Amino acid sequence: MGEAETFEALRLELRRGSLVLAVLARLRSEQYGYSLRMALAEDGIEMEESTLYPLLRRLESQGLLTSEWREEAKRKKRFYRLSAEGEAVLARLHAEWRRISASLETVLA
Amino acid sequence: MGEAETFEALRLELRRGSLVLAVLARLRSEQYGYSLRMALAEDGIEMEESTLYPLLRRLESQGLLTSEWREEAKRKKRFYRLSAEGEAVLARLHAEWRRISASLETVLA
DNA sequence: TCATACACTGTGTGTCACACACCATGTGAC
DNA sequence: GTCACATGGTGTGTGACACACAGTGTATGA
Repeated sequence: MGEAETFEALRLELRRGSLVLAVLARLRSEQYGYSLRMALAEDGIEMEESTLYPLLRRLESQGLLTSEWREEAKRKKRFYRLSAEGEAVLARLHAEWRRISASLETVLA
Repeated sequence: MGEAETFEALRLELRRGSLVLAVLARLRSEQYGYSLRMALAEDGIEMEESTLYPLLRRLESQGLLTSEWREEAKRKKRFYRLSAEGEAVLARLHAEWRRISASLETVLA
């Protein structure tokens, strides 16, 4: 594996954990999969649909999200939003992220 | 899985990608496994030996680290430090981390 | 008919944590 | 002096699990 591939693999790894946090945060207001993906991309967090959809289902099965299958603009879409438990977990994850972030700043300094 | 375990799993996931970055950064100056672990713990990044050692070997096999088996204080230790390629990758990862960090700040705001 | 919007699945690969194994050295109890 | 034990130090094997890739499929409007 060359340096480019090595870097790319590590980049993905680094980005990985932040996906959940970003998704949870965005779903404080209701969104459906596609619009969520677009919104996150605009903020600089891009992910494949094949990453996002399984993630949403996983988070829902963990009780952090609730979803509703609804029609809007003549299309059926699955709308997700944060559950109460999801809010609690998001708050804790946010705090944890601040901790990690601060630690990394120290090490990288 | 209760909320506590769910959070713990996500916390680990969030921390995951930062390990490589922290290790690479710390190895800008030479260290052996144990001292590296202690140093990182002091900065708030704790990891098991069974996580650290395989990680070190992996990074070395990717050419990002070099190691040397040396005796110090009557004990044989394996000393690691960043290779030139490692420095390059570290710089790029650092930049990428800043990007992700900024994106998360936006989403979390 | 072709692009875009939208949702989903199956599989492969790779990483981390847990539990464990192994050896060396210093130290205090007896 | 020797035995137990903590501490320092380096590893392995396995299982769980998450992401990315590639692909499937439907609906809509231009």
